Amino acid sequence: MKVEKISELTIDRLSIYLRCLELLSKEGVETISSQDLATRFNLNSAQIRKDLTQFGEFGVRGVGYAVVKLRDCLRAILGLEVSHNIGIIGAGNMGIALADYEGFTGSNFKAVALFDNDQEKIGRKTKLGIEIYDVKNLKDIIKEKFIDIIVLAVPASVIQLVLDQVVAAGIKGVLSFAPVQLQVPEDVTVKIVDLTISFHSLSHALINSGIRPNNRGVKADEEEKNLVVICKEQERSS
Amino acid sequence: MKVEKISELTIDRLSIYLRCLELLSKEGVETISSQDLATRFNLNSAQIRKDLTQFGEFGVRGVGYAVVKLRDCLRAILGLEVSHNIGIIGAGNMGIALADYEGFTGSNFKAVALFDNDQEKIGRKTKLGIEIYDVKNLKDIIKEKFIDIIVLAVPASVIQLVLDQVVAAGIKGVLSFAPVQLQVPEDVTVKIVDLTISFHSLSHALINSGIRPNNRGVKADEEEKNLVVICKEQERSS
DNA sequence: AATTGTGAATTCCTTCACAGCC
DNA sequence: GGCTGTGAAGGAATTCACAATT
Repeated sequence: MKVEKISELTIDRLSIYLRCLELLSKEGVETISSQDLATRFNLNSAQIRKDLTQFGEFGVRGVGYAVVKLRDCLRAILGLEVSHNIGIIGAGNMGIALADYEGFTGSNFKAVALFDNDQEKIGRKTKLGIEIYDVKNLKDIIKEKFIDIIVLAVPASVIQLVLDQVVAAGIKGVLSFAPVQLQVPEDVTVKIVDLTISFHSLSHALINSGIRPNNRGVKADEEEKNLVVICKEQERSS
Repeated sequence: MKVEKISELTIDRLSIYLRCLELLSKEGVETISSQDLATRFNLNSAQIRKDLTQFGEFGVRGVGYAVVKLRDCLRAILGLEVSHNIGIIGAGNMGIALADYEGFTGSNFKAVALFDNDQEKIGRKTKLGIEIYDVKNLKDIIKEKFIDIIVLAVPASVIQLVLDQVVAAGIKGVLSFAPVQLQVPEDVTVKIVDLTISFHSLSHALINSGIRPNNRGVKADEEEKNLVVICKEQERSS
């Protein structure tokens, strides 16, 4: 068996395919072709097939894919046959919102604990009843509650420090909301959700489509050119 | 002047470069080489130079880049010379957390309004004083408060409906937290922050590093193989 | 007839390596 | 000497197009 390295992009798409298959199976659809799946997103049918065949041959030529079977296979590939308990560090607005995040319901991800170092907050519970623990007890609570994923919702200034403790506690999967490069051992996976990049990217798109905030209406074609000119001028004047 | 299409990946990296330059300029560093920048993240110095030269020639051969100048150019390219007012639709946990998100402070993004259709919530304010408006008044408030970016923090079931109203109100930049494919006209940019994909991806990584939740310790090398076998067996048995 | 699985072609992105410049 | 800007090489991801299969 080939054990080709599987790309992150493929994994992300599997998640998207799975979402659609969950829907289809609820609708009672029994079989779907890669072409049908492809048109539901803006994807290429060959890409779907390529992605899937990296894990086995799930389809039937001339027929398509059995929805329920493929769904179960994707669940297995994505490690969703076991449930995951999530601990969230940082009981600020973001941490608490995530703890009670409705996106978890119906999935096998479950927020089970919040952590903070603010004595005011420790001992309190969220609306959905998730307790805030002292981050000093991180390691113990992780074991006690079988936490395998930690979400970091703490200020950027302390995040590496916190992460080191998380790693020391044996956690191998981390999701961070701070826009900061993080250092971890090779066997720990860190995903960063960087809202700053998303907003900057939106801002760039706005500028380039010629829409100024307040709708002052700058012409689109001229825009990128103008920017370069601004920069080139600055370059010369320095 | 060439008007080559600039890739999304490049734009995202510009945001990262900018973040570092903001830091460097605060530290009083006046000049930096692409090599120095590259080692600060795990990037290739040629990539940084390639990214930058798509917008002009900002560097000085033999010297490097002037930190403050490059910072200002990146700000201009990313459309950060004007400030952006953000409206958030959905005054649930997530929406409110975002409204008071500390990541905005010091940036020129500012949450200025929340929207909801729950009469209970309308008229209330967040801790930081951002008011919740009736989504019926969306268009008016957008104009009144010069909102140019809308964040969607509403349930997936109604998101396309809400988005249609947002587009009708003339908004060209949208950030969505719902894991759902969205339809918009060509001139509207939608960014999706898909936490489900992030968690699935983490889950996959955990499975593949041989770490089971609860640390039951499955051997790593065997894992992907096992999954395929599971799937192939299901395939045969169907 | 229809649809998968896949080598080949293509496109896109990254990295190398060096000419050009300060 | 040191560093940028860039053509060329290399690598990765996507798409095409068709043989294989039911």
